[in-house]
Amino acid sequence: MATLADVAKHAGVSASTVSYVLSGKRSISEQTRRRVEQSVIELGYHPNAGARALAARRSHIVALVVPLRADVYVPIMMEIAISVTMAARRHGYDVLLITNDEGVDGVRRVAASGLADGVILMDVELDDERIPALRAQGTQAALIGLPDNTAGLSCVDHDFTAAGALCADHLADLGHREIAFIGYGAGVYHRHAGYAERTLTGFRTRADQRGLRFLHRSCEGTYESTAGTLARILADRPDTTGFVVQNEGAIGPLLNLLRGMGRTVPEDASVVALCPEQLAEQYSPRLTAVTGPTKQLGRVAVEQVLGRIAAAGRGDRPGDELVLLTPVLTVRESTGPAPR
Amino acid sequence: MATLADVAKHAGVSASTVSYVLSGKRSISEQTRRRVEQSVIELGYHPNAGARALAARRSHIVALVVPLRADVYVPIMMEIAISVTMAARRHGYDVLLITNDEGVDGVRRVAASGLADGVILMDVELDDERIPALRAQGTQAALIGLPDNTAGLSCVDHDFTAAGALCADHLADLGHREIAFIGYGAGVYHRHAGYAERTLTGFRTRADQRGLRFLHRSCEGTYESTAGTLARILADRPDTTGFVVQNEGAIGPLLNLLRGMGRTVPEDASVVALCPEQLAEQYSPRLTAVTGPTKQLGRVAVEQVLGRIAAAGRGDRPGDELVLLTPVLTVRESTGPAPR
DNA sequence: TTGAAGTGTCGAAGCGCTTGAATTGACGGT
DNA sequence: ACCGTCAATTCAAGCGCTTCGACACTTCAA
Repeated sequence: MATLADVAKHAGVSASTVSYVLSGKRSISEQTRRRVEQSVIELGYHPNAGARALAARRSHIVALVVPLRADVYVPIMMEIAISVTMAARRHGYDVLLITNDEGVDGVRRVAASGLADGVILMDVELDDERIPALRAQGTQAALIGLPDNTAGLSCVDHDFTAAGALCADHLADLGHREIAFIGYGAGVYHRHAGYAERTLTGFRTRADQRGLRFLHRSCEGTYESTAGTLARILADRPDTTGFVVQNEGAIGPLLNLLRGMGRTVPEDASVVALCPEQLAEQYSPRLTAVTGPTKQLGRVAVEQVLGRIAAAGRGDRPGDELVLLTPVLTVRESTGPAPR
Repeated sequence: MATLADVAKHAGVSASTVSYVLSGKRSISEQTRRRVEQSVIELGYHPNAGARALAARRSHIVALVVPLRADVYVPIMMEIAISVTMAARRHGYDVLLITNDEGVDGVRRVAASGLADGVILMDVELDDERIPALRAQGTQAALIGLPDNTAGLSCVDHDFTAAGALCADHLADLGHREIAFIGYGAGVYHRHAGYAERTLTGFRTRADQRGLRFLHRSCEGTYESTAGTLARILADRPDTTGFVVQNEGAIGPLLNLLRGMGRTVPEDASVVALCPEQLAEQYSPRLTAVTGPTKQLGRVAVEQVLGRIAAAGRGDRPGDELVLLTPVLTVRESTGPAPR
């Protein structure tokens, strides 16, 4: 395996010159640069990652901590993981996968050993136990999700409040007046996953502004649970014509149940889902849905950590940053004008 | 950040002694070991990954190459990725995520730079272009999936042939005589993904042995495509009572369509799916399904690469290894005795 | 009593790269 | 002719760890 020294010899220059050609940190004459680049190619040289990390005190790796919980829609996690990886590559970084069963120690280990220059945390909870650890260690990080205290942190998340509001607006625009909001099961709210509450708040606020009557019911996402929830909703508010479904698991059952009781979507009832496009397209009828730009989540998180790493490298104190990505409502076949 | 030297000073021993305590590569007196371990804890010492990799010529990282294709069921990929990561950790290894858009170069890069000691390839195709690259570079690898030529390679995959046979046996046991096999769209077969063919072969062989009449029809997995496929099946073989569904995308549509035409599952028709448990549980009725042990796929792959890395480290030539994991058929609610 | 064979520890030489300081010319201004 | 300036290059000192060989000391068989 060729080393820097081999390249230097081959090109007839010193090792440091080769290093500078590769890093671009000092000016190099056109001639020398070309000779060196030629040698690099001829020898098939790849800088040794360990040596580079040791000398430069920078591994060019960020760690991505993925949750193991089953209640998150898995394809989305994968999409984030992939967008993180691709974004990182564009900046010359690689991504180390850390599962959350290592817990706080995983982050500590990877940061303290210099294996990773920074960390991206997915599925951050409101009072996430990993955050104090980050602060204590001075580890550079970007969080996907919003904790309650974001001071000194870089965070990115979907704007769930806006998502909730979009649902309310859409149904109001179509003339619906009685809406049911089918939320998550108690577990999700207990876990302090802020997104559930923020969506609800956004919806509630806008619904009030638009003069909608609505009902919020939590739902576990199973068939049975959805059946129960729907029954209670229709018992309490028989005139409900609009449904907002936050829990992806409840979508299929809800559609089946409505069909089963003879209510046609969208003629008799409109359904708006809060879910990835992929899912929305999968049902019949295809669902009008509010979707956040998942790939950007990964991209922004990468830019945030790398920004912080660069700042810390310059000796600056990295500032906070809070990015909320605007969701989009796509009208498909599951919503229509309210029946009279 | 504490270094080896700091620990040595703190414990009153030489740096090499600390190193040997940590690696266990030479015998150390009980007393010294304890003093060193104490110092490690007190100083919060974490060995520097770069330095270790440089000196030992081993990064303790394996790269996992994940496909970007959308036609693979994503949660399974995630499950594999996670089981790989956890298995690797158990052996003191970390996992680097590589997306397949880097193609062959990604593998080359991480191996040549010493970033990773080995590579795990997911979604291997029959004549995968990455395999010659591995051979040329002498990169240690484990493949998840079966290429056509496995000489000198370590591979692990589900035993799809057995999976197909299980389906045939189950339906035959229940007395079904006319079976339809709903396969993948042409794209999957063209891509030379061996699993599609192996499953079909396993089914076909066993079906013949058991005296079943069957029909194989490919299907894209969309609602429309499934409707067309089903219509053709019932036109050709109106007495079909058993369905084997290989394409996960066709499951939901098939169930809906059967319901729509008044055929009750499992009274009028039995459906066996080839899919993850998670998916099988999600439908109503819950599906009798053949499922491979996904987590083991990751675990075995890790053991294979690490085994090869260790062998190469000892100077041995790592041998081939081919592991096929036995799938399991779980009876749920979608299959029953054939109607007379 | 002596040598051979362990045990436990240390010293020092790297591993392949980065980077601050030093060096060498070339050029332009005075 | 001289000096300061600047661009291009080289030197050399690490970065923090592993590991080979050496060394001192025990132990035990001959």
